[in-house]
Amino acid sequence: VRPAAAASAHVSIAHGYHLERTLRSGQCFRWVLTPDGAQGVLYGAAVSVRQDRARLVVTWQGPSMQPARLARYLGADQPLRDIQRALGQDRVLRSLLARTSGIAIMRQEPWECLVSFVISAFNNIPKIQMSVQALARRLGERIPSAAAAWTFPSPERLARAGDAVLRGCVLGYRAPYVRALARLVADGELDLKAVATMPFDDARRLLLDLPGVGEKVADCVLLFGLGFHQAFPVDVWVQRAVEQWYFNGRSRTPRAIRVWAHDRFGPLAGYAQQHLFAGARGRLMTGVGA
DNA sequence: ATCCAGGACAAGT
DNA sequence: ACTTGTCATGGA
Repeated sequence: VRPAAAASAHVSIAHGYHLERTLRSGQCFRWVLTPDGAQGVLYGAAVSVRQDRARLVVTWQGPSMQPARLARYLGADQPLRDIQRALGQDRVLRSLLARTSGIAIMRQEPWECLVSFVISAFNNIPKIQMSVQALARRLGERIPSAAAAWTFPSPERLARAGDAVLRGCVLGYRAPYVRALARLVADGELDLKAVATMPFDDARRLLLDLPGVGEKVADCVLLFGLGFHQAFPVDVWVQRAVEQWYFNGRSRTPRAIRVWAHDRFGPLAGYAQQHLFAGARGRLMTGVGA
């Protein structure tokens, strides 16, 4: 086994971007933080990346990759400075930003993003990570000469996977959802790339018709995989945070909170959600690898 | 052992 | 539309 030639590059990024905060903000499940950076897989390549001020130092193995593609994937191509200046008009977000500034919205591969968040339903983060990693390891393709990296399995591979394999990925009752989604994509009945080009409301309605996809999961896919930054996923943490910090502790339905956020934050609602989520989770998310 | 986890879904108000 | 009970599984 001879080591593969690893290509490397420097990627300039938006001012204020914070790689580590972005990767442990809960929007992805397969990146691993290392003492001086992070490792992940995207578009068939195993990538090792660390941040050096206003640039990323990147090494990858597998298919060559345009620096701009990595920057877009990591959300490092967005005008974070302007976005956070706008969000800072809000008193709650302004106080949170001291600890959360630099969190960007990633643009992950839509298929992995969809499956990951279907798995996330009524689940805990360590087990979500376990399941997604298990799917890659059992059904994905090994990236040549990378230390230990697999692509996320294609819809075709997932559609053909047996019950025993999926059971080994501890998907639980979500396994039928994942298989149904895989068949839809493999059969050409669902084109996620096309969904990304639709108007927001149409894209959201389409996702809501998919098995295992409710409002929260749909909003996560829209936000983290399809580039719709106005999406505002309301999970239990965001719901509690909004009720406590904006509604004086009075309870609101998730739908009411989503409508409120759309009205208050508009096209930046997704960014607001990330800061509220990070603020609500607090110290729970500050550990390396957690 | 018992409870919880970035909800979805179906059934009952 | 909002509320309730159920769902598989590993970890705390």
